[in-house]
Amino acid sequence: MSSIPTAALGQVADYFKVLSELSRLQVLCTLKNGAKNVTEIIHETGLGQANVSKHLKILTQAGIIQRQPQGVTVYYAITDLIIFDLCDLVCQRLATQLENQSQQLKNLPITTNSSLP
Amino acid sequence: MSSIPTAALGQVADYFKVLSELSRLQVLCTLKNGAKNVTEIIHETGLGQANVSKHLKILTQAGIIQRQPQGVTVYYAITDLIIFDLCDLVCQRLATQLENQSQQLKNLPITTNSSLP
DNA sequence: TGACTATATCACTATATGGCAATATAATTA
DNA sequence: TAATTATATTGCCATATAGTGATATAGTCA
Repeated sequence: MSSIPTAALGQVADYFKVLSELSRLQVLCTLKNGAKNVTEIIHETGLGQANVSKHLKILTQAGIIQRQPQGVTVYYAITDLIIFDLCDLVCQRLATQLENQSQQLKNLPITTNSSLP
Repeated sequence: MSSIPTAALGQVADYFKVLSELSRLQVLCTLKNGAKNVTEIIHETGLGQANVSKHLKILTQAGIIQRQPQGVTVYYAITDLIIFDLCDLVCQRLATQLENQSQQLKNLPITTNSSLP
């Protein structure tokens, strides 16, 4: 992020865009503990078949997962392990944010409303 | 990312969505070396005024930047330093991806097209 | 070959949103 | 107060895309 040219920044934005959909994150969570075929992913996520297929294509094109055909079925596996680091960072971030908010709630001077006229 | 409930996953997706726009990343880059007011951000990014104002609001609501009014002008500063870690991870990721691609190009058996009939 | 299953693609709708022009609001100065 | 500057907001349009149903494609087995 230190003086990145605009073109490269665009690629970073595109990468984040792939990860910015709940359905795709659900698919990735499904694959966290190993490769799964499309039918399994459909059942575990509860998403529609066409929908899952579309998301798998997007994730594959982004290089985040890998397509592994085995006969009639097609397995997908995560190839890009940094997504776990990314998600962990964001989760950690959201957690501290929630903590701060609850702290602020605790510090609200409700009993001593000295700011009122 | 280890067995995150769907609701929390949605927040992660939302966070990535904020970072998935080139214009917003440009704004963040502008703020990397310290707080700037809106006019400065407009000039440095080349974006429209209403547009920048809208993006600043989104980034503020996401808790990534902070609003600091000073008289007529309003300064914005980055409060959420993890975005640099996130972007660095993605950049690093994209770099290795490019490297792999160029390696694959080098290894293409162009002269010995043995797969042709 | 024909039936069946698994996956991919197409066509379509509904929704979200980036960008822009115009307007509103607020602080400053004359 | 009027004029000016800085920022925010609103309304609108164009575009992108998630989701869905229908269809296409491909592998498998009888």
